[in-house]
Amino acid sequence: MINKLVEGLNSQQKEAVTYFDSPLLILAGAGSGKTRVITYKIAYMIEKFGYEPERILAVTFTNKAAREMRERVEQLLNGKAEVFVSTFHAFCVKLLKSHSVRVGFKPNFLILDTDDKKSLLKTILKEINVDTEFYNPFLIGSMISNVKNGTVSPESFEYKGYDRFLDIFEIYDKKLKEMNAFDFDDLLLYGKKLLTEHEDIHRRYVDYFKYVLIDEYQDTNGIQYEIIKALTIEKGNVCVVGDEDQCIYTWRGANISNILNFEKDFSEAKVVKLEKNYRCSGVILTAANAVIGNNTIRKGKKLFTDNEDGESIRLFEAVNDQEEALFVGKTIKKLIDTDVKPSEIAVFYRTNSQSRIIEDTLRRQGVNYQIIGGLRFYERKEIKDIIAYLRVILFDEDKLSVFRVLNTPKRGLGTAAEERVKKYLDEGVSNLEALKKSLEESSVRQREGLRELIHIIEEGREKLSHLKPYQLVKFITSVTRYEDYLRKEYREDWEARVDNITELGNTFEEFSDRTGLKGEELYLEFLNTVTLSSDQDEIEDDEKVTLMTIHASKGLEFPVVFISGLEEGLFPHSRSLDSSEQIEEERRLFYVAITRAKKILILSYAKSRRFFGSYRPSEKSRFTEEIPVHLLKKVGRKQRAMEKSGALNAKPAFSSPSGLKKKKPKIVFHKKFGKGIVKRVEGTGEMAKITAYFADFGEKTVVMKFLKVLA
DNA sequence: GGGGCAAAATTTTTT
DNA sequence: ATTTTGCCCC
Repeated sequence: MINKLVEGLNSQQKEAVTYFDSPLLILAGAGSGKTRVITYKIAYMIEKFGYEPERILAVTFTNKAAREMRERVEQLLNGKAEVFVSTFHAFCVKLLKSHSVRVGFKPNFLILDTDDKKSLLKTILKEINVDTEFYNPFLIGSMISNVKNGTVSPESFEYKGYDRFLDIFEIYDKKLKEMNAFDFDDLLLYGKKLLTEHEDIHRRYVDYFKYVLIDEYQDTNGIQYEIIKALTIEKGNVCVVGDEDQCIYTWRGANISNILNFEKDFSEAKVVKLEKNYRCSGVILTAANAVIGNNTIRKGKKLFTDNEDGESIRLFEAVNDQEEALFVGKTIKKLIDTDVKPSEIAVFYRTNSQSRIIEDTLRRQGVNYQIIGGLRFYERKEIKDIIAYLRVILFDEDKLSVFRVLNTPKRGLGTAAEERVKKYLDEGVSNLEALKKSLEESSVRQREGLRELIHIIEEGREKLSHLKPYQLVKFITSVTRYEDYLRKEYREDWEARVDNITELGNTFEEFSDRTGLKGEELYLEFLNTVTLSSDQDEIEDDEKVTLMTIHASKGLEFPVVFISGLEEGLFPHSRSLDSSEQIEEERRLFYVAITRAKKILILSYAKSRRFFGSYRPSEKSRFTEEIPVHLLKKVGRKQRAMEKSGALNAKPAFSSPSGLKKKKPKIVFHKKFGKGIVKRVEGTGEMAKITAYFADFGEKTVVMKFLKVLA
């Protein structure tokens, strides 16, 4: 079976799939059939060599890519194949689950996200009493990250005047340890430690894995490289796949030199180049080649294609960001009229903040869209609150969540109570003990609040083992009267927030069904999965135009791609203007954006854009000049388009939410309730409240974003 | 301790 | 422009 499939590949692809004599580096250009090669290679090993799927490790960049890869291999093999596919972070979590004790952590550890990290640093900075203007928590956070990534030495910051940096770093790590918690970098760092400093563990995994594949190799950092090396250098059973021109995460520690080091460290490494592009039209590919040709930090390769030249690349100059958004919206509508499916269209931008205006316009024009990234579901306040409750119930050492939860909703535990709890926690006791100890010195009112919290934790802990996830969520919201709190604090959109919590319950239920886990193990897994979930993981495959940052577009492809905001200072971004290395990274980013497009590429920029409430003039990006002029077609501005559309006037009083047309019965679909007929619509956009009748559940009011519009 | 108001920050990309 | 934070007074 697989033999026959391999016959259909071009000679480079074929070689990449069937070569196993030494370590293999595949330099895969954009759209060169990389995913195909990797999945075939896995299938090939299973079928030809009889490797057990679970003993093949494939590392991908996102959880979604991992899931897809597993599915595609199973498709190829016509059956279940439990290939060990995961991200570096998830892989390290697995390692640490079994061996965390060896690096001084208990197995039921907690993972801190960027937000947790920031608030922890905030407390530390306050404690040691430094100027938080200079010692900005976010900045310190990224400094710590850089040190842990191995990008810089901790001492290097002292030269820059951060003479307390080492102290802060030390305290930070100490506190993490006390909480039995890892931050993102720690996962990799300690994962690496297990494999490099503990020979028995190292041996075990080296023996276990028959073969290791690494996707998106150009975006691995030093620590990840060490992990790869530890797992495979001995047997040379490794294949890494990457493209130096698509390295867009150096700011996160990604290191292009990993590509160079590979040939050095892995002796007799074989290099296969995939330079034939199957994705883009001739015009798009020529433009991409021309653009990336301006970079100097690259090995150099030139993609070619048999595809037709196709349409010229369109370039639109807008007066301002509003007109740009309007152009994008109108063009999308026209495309949809000519039978392009919404799901075939993507709009990219450099920064998340640009999404808003495009979103508004699409909504007003009734285009169905989805936004990837931005304020993610798990970053919403109400979700973080409930998660924090789950965390204090589960982790008695989670000192961050206990403060989040202490007085939310308000229960009379203000600064004074907080200080008291903090005092006890500093003595090294658990959350619950600290709360109990605080009881004594507290006022009547505070005591009441403390008792409530203690009750929630103790009761919750008891219920863990036998309650279903949504029941536990329900327990938390009802005992805290969380809905009342939302109603009071968020008068405008409290219902949407309540729905978000319901949705959390649903997601949790699904997770529970899918994994079959129970009790503490279930909660542990769920919370860690939530922390490691990425933007791309939420991409749905339905009939919606996709809006996202270029970073989030990595690895994807669309027939039609818009790249908006091509302005100096925005793209390339103003923070990248001071060095040529940074400009080159921006250019790679542009290259990634261009090469996502299969058929139609539409670029736009605005002569004036709003920043912080006021307009600022802008110039078109240098990158537009790097596209050969004969490939470009300037598309004219519609005369007085602004007036006609009414974009300059106030918003219309009522505009239907995305995708809902005004007449005809509208049928919607909900994950849990199934199909429903819309009765009422309140508000606009993804937060619009839709009341619909569902056959098995009766009338329900749901927020737009949880619904699919079927007709 | 909490409500109300003024000041300040926000916007680079993310596992 | 909008959202978050910080301060003051009850």
